[in-house]
Amino acid sequence: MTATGPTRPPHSAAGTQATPQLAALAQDDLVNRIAQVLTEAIMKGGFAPGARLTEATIARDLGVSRAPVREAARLLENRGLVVAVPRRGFFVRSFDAADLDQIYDLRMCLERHAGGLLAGRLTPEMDTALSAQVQLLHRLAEAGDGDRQIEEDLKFHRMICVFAGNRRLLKVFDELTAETRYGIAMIGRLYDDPHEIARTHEPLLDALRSGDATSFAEASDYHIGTARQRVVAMFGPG
Amino acid sequence: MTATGPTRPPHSAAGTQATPQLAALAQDDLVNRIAQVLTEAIMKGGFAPGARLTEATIARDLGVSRAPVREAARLLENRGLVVAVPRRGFFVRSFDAADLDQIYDLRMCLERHAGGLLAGRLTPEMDTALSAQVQLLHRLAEAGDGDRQIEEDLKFHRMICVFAGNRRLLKVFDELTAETRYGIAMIGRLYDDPHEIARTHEPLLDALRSGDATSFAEASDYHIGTARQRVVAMFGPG
DNA sequence: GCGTTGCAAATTGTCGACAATCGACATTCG
DNA sequence: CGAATGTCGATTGTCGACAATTTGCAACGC
Repeated sequence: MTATGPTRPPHSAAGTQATPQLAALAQDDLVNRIAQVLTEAIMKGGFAPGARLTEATIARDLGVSRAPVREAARLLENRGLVVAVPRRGFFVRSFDAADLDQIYDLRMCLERHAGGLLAGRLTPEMDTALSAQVQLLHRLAEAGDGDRQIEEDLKFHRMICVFAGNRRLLKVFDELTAETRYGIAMIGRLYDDPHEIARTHEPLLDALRSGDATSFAEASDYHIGTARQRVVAMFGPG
Repeated sequence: MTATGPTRPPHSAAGTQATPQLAALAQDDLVNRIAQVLTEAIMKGGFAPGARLTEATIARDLGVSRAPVREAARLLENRGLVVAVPRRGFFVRSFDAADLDQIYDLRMCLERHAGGLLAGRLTPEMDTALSAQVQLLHRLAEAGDGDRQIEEDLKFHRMICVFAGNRRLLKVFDELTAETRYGIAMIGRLYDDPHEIARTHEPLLDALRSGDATSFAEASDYHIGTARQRVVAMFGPG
């Protein structure tokens, strides 16, 4: 095994993607674009859960070769959208209620911890950012933009993880988010009062401001627990 | 986009690999073998942290083409052993003390949660298995097999996650374990009394038996917190 | 002397083709 | 008639080659 000498190591090691900085161009690699297309196709139901993703077919449809398609599929596998079966190919992941239940269970665990890390460390900047995000949720409720609200909702929770400062935790959170998003897409829509959704984020922010880890834990568990029950319940009927 | 009709979907969706059952043969794919080789090489220091993994070189050394090497590298990326930089290649991950600290922080969070899920649900079979594992740690301490003890130690903690029943949590735990293992390998050895190590697992088991989630949380946090401090401390100088 | 520019080697990204394997259908045997 | 077996088509696994990009070095100008 040839041990290549240490060539200028890339920045640290974290999971966060390189700061785009000036790279507004540097358009996504082919692989990323393919992954994007496939993701959207799956989300919009172009591929039914359990459907097989045939490399050659996709490659032909997109006008590329199989190699990048393969890599894109691997990417989706890591994001939990598809499952790879050795010698058989890639299949769109199918969730059952238990899967979603466990995902939410884990989210509960992670966010409680993130809140604990953040307790008593909330800077004015963080406070402002979180507060603005809640306001945004209210505005989106007013505007009736449900899809966007879901995204910004997830973003609020993500901000807590970011501010908590544990990059590894953030990475896991992001993975879970992708799955959550897909799970929700499978259900269709969570017919909830958007104003209610926006409102339920306020206790979380209040708890963070109080600096008491325990009260945040309670608020968070309740908040996520509610969503969990709703999602799992809706999943039963389909 | 051609929507391939649902071809008999593979089993559920879980992360757990198929039960080997009779598949003692069905030798690992080439990709897996390459990943194995690379992993060992990295662990044993054949590649320094930050070193570049040149696809062509590795492929030539192993007598295979670049394609499977690429896939193997992606695998290692997902396991956190290497970082992929677009257009630049794969680099052996380099940890800093903060990385390890965050990894242990997350482990603490996960295991506390796993213990909570398990509280009051510990079956006699689980009890027996965990107990046997602790005994094994004692025997390995006696035998002085440090490497093996580290493995079985991790396995004890993994068992708790398995018994907790959240497969998604288990998957994250496994990912973290891989990183932990690598981090420890980088340090070299944790010069600790192996008997002491074995002993510190008993309070965890006791807490599980008591069925009290809180007391397990305390015991677990202490247990992992100690390891965390030690590892992080050793990482500074080493 | 220092920073900039241009070239050349090395390396990754992508491609098309071949070989190995899997699933399904038709065939044969009990 | 049912079960096991052989064969065929489809699909993945692997390969070697070419194109695009990056890196390191050298020549050049300020």
